[in-house]
Amino acid sequence: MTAETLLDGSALSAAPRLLGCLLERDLGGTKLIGRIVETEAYDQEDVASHSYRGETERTKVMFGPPGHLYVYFTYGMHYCANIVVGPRGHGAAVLIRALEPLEGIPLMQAYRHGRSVEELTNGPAKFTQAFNITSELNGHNLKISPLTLRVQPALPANEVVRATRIGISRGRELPWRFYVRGNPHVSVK
DNA sequence: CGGCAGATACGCT
DNA sequence: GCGTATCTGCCGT
Repeated sequence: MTAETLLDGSALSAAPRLLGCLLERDLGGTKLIGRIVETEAYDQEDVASHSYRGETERTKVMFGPPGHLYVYFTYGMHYCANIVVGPRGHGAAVLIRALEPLEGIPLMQAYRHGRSVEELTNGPAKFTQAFNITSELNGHNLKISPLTLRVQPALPANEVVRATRIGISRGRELPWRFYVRGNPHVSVK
């Protein structure tokens, strides 16, 4: 499946499909690679989504073309990264909640103040810290350096767990979180 | 390991 | 003002 086919669809269809795909970060000669193991879908028609109340200065990237990165700052200190999906004008994205580190682990540990491999990328703000992703990359096109998405074959259905989303108040009953069964880098099992 | 408080800036009401 | 798509350290079991 091409990235276009995957990202042109809804957040709910793209979120499980992004499991197993690779994120590659280029940092001055060093390459970081992680495998996506946990995602959440956010749609314009969803009270938990930043796009629910329409397009604003903060959320405009969500309403832009698919395949770009939506980065937001929260709790006064954390960045979270999403992959924008769906057509222009529709505010939808998939939150990347956790990765499995594959390459460049020493540099990830440097950005994460020496934490263990298990604690490097098992959370949305942990992964952005390990990959040095900040608001500078808000709106970035994921087809190009320094951050690219590499689509991989879909995982077998029995490896994908569907669950409720984390950290929200409204909309928490919707099972719009997906993660890789048994993977140690998932934030909440 | 589970629960809880604190950190700390910003968008939105 | 208030709540936040979170993380960490510290406490007790």
